[in-house]
Amino acid sequence: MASSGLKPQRADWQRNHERLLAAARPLVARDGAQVSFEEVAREAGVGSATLHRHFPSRRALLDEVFREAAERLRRRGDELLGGDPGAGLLTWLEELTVAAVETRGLSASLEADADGGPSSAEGCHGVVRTATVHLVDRALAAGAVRPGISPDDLLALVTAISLATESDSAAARRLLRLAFDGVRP
Amino acid sequence: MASSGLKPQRADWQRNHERLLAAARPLVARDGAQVSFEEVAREAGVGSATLHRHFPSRRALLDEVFREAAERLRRRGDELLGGDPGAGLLTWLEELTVAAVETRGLSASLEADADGGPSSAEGCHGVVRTATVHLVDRALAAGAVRPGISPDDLLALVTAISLATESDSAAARRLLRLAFDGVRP
DNA sequence: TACGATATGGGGTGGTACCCCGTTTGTCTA
DNA sequence: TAGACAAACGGGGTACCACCCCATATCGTA
Repeated sequence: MASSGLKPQRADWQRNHERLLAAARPLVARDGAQVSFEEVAREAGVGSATLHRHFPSRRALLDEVFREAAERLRRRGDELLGGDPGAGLLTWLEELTVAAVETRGLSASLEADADGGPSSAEGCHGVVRTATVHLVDRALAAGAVRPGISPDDLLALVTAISLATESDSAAARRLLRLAFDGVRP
Repeated sequence: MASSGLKPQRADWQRNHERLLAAARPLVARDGAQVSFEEVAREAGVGSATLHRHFPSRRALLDEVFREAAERLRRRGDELLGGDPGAGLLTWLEELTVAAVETRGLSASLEADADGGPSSAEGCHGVVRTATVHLVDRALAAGAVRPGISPDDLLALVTAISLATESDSAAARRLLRLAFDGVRP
């Protein structure tokens, strides 16, 4: 769905879609992933059924709300592909963590879909996963990280940390570094 | 509160308290930390106001539901204080993670109180934290872990992992080992 | 302009948390 | 043992929430 463009939606559909997103953005910023659908619809001046029709799941709404943030992260990932492989990966994971912690609700959007299926390449998770895969591959090739390190595990670790430390970016950074450097001397 | 015994509660209070816990246990096992208070009260054959009076917060209910599990973990921690410091700490963190992942809702109870205050030594977090502190201290003294490692950070990492991987203990184990061994070669 | 597909939204259903306050019950004392 | 009083109870109220049905309105086009 979304903007994949096969079905050119009616003008009022697009108008409402944008109204809904515009209403959702500040509310998500305030309430995070638990934002009330009813309130978003109310704020947008739209029936709640319409909101549910446009965004059949909470995930779908969050994915669109954070589309720009995900796009920005993806570009940053591209940039980091130019420098040192090891440092680049660390920087990437750290910036990802900080972004997730500082942007209420983003962490939830970065989580892998619970129902196993390969998450859409459009959603935040898909976009960020792709960038992570590239950076990890390069770091592996350069021998900058232990062999066997999996991009999905790293991503899972980052989302775990940012979900658990939402709004405390110092703690998130500390935990990430702890995980990166390991526990043994 | 609870069993600290300063206020000998009335007989019907104790009866209802046990009924509530008995009703809560299977429901928490089924629904985890999001268990419905209304359903617990209904199942216990008690008014919902009574449930709220006995357990003023979700946290308070979960803490009592998992009291025995926390106690078991604490004893296991004591055992591990007898063996190798480094291996003991690793074993402890791993068993803690697995227990949290396999026991729906336990992860939530292990989280540090959001509102900063020192969490009660009675609750799951307090009990488990104490055991963790001892094991980390010993491992630090033996030089089995990097200096600077903090028990609270380790515990936060474990709860982050188990919250994010609830019900997938293989993934949880993998993430924990990843964090333990670090990312660099 | 008329028509059919597309989209809307009021309002219903059934669920939740949390709390007020009139009523019951347990306990302790006389 | 009876009575008094604090302690505990619980029905029902308020205020939310997600999600969906279906009669109505709007859009794009033939």
